[in-house]
Amino acid sequence: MAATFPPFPAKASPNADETSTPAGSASAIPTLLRQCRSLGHLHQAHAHLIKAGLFPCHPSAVEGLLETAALQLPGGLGYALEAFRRVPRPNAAAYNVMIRGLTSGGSPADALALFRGMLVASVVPDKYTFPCVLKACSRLGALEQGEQIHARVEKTGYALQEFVQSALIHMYGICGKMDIARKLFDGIDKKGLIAWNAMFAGYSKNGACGEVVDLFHRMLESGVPFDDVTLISVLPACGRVGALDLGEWIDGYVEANGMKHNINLITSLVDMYAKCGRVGRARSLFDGMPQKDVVAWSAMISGYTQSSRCREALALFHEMQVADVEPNEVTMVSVLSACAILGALETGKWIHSFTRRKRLALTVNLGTALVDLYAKCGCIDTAIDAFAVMPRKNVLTWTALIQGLASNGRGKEALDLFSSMLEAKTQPNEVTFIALLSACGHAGLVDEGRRIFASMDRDYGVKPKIDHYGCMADILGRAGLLCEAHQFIKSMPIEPNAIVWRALLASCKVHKNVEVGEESLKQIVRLGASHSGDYILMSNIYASMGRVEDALRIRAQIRERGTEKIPGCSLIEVGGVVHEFFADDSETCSSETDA
DNA sequence: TTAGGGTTAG
Repeated sequence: MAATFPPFPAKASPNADETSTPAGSASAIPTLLRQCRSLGHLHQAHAHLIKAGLFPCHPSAVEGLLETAALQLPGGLGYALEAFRRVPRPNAAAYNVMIRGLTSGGSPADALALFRGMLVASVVPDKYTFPCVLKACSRLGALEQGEQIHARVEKTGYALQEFVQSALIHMYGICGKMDIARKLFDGIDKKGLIAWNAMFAGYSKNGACGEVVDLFHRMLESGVPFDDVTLISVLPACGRVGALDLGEWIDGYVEANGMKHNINLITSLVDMYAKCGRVGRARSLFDGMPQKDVVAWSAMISGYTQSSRCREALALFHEMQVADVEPNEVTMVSVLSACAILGALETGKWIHSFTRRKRLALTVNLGTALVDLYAKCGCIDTAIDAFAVMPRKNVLTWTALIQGLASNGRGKEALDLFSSMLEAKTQPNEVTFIALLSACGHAGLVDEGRRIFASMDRDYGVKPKIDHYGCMADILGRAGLLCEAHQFIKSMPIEPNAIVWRALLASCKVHKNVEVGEESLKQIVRLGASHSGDYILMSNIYASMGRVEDALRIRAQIRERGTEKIPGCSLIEVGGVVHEFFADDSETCSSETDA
């Protein structure tokens, strides 16, 4: 265990300091309502309250009825709204119940409308109102309305109330304003669990995983007790930044404190271990789960896909169906990605029709996974069709198709698609430019390549990284501009890696240039990254120039040094079976992947 | 009566 972590704090026994349910209530109303198990029961109770003269004028009868209908009975929200309309002068508590019901019932916009109605009716919001309406703003991502509510909060005495502060932090974080959330958080003297958890939610939502991990270390230092929800927020961040030591510490804590019954928490551990490359540990935790819901299955399947263990991902999807757990579109995205990596077109097509049969929503992620599947399997026209029917697209969707066109030798169309992407006001990112530059390389579009490379930072604020320099060297080299490519590499502001030099070496083979080829190989060797393929390329360059002795000398060097030979490998699917081939080899492996 | 959470694609 890493020394920087404190020992596990003793966990308070559950409910130790919670007050028990309000005991000995004299009124019969709560008892009556508690017995309601259906809308039919509620209707009877409602009639009883009317007959007894308690509804709609007795506040606790009104609140009780609304709460039971809006929050406790499935499908009772409509009933609650109807009852609410019959209350002549609803008080703040009645509004609060309805605002909560609407927010949790999937109508946060209506919750905000009701809040405005509350203000129009001159009902004064109380300390319970603000967390409820702020939650509605979070759900909607409604920053502007959240800010207005914040201003109103400041005018009341509730700005220092813990739940209100935390709800504000959460709202700003979810709406992408982590700087404001952080300022509010830092301004709290005694930060409670809720405020910390709101911060974790905000950083997670904004993809700031490093911040989540740092903040959790600060929380441990501060001695504030955390809970299962804290850990559920922190674990995915550990996975994404590879903080395996912290993840293992949390695993130990969960074990030591008897928290294994929480399947959401175990799912987070499964995800963390899989993302940190510990797929075996992830699988044993997954296998030990007493119940597995769709999220748990999806986490394990994506764990396999992300670790390039695609056959196991498909096998697990099959097990999931046997276990009769309905997959959702998130599951299908991982399964499709596994098919794309394997080149398992038939299986992928089956998954595609499966998603239609199940009427799964064609979300951006699902649509992108389909585009990528067809493009990677060489069915570029089907990929274009899948792209065309998507109701919404994002930068990843466009990039997947640009990449697909590029690798299927349709570079010009890839560039045209980039123009359409800009017209659609979608900002390209790093990966988009890799796709574009590789399109130029494959299609021999040197000037376009130069133009795109120059525009990256200047027009789109995307700083070229080593991969982009590699693509550019490749474009120049493939076009036979070997000296320019060499100069380009030498003038790079970042140290060229072996991949960059190898691109140049390969071009020297095509265009028969010994001098630049020798220099490239020298650099690869200097970087300690050479393998037999590099020497073979060099040997072939000599041979193509008639320098047989040099060619043989290099071959001898390969044998002497025993330079590792990494066989090329490719996959092909025939009749739902994926066959794996290695270069210069007969087929070595095949397996069923049909789900 | 009030808060917070787990799986997804290039």
